Amino acid sequence: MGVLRKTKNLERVLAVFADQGGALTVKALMDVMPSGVNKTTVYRLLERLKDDGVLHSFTSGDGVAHYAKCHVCPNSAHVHSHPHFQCESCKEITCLDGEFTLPEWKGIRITEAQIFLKGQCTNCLSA
Amino acid sequence: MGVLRKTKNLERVLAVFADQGGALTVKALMDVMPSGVNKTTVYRLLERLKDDGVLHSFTSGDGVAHYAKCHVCPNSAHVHSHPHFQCESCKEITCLDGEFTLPEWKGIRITEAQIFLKGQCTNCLSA
DNA sequence: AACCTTTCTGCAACTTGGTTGCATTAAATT
DNA sequence: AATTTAATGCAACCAAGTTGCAGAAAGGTT
Repeated sequence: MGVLRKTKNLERVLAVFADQGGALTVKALMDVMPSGVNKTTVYRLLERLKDDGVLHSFTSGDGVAHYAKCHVCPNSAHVHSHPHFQCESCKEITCLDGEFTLPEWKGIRITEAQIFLKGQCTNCLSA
Repeated sequence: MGVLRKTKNLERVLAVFADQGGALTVKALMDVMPSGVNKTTVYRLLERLKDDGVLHSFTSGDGVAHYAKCHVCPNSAHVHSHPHFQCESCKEITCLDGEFTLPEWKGIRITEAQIFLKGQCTNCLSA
């Protein structure tokens, strides 16, 4: 796979994620994109960028996929088990860095963790 | 709300969860139920049982809802932020008990945690 | 530039998980 | 048995996401 051709749509998607720290749903992304762009195309672009390591994806509590540029992981070695955090006031979703040591459970071996946290972000707490 | 009438379907659902430790999707539940039971009915029964504190629900990594009888929490005070664990071999999903202390992040306040873990369960590890 | 190849795009149709409105059926109460 | 109210089934719907295919656009080659 990999990003092969620099198309208009690809550049637009990259531009959106460039000046956007948080995570976006496909719907949110489409609202920002020029009207007329097909949703299938957007889904495929995101998939492509994910394969390429530019974006990563995760699902929020209700199961909707979110995409974000990962500022936490080095470009080469993505560790996408980092927690994601949604502010319940402003709804913004961000990636949290910081190591996360899971407790041990006897008898089982854990290989992957999907962690989705909710609460209040800095901005909304001080507002 | 609350469970008001002891109907055939309600008893069947309860029976399924009674001798079943793990969590079930609606689809899995319907496969076990006698054919002819409507999916809307099942969804409503599950919702009813959830309101009643008999079951709790959570979504797996891919966003599909799962329902389980909670053996962990006392009947009265459900704390549904406990982790859920899926064995990648046998696919069974269980609730994990045990306290879970999240790290602190500066500036934000965390009020809810959805944690979905994957790995190998006891049975599959020893097999 | 024209040409060719391969990828990208858009459309329409479809799938899956879940919800809603409404008329009918069946508990529970008297 | 009659009444009341909740539960059920149906059909239609919705949102997120996927698939197959034909046409458009990149990028390389001459």
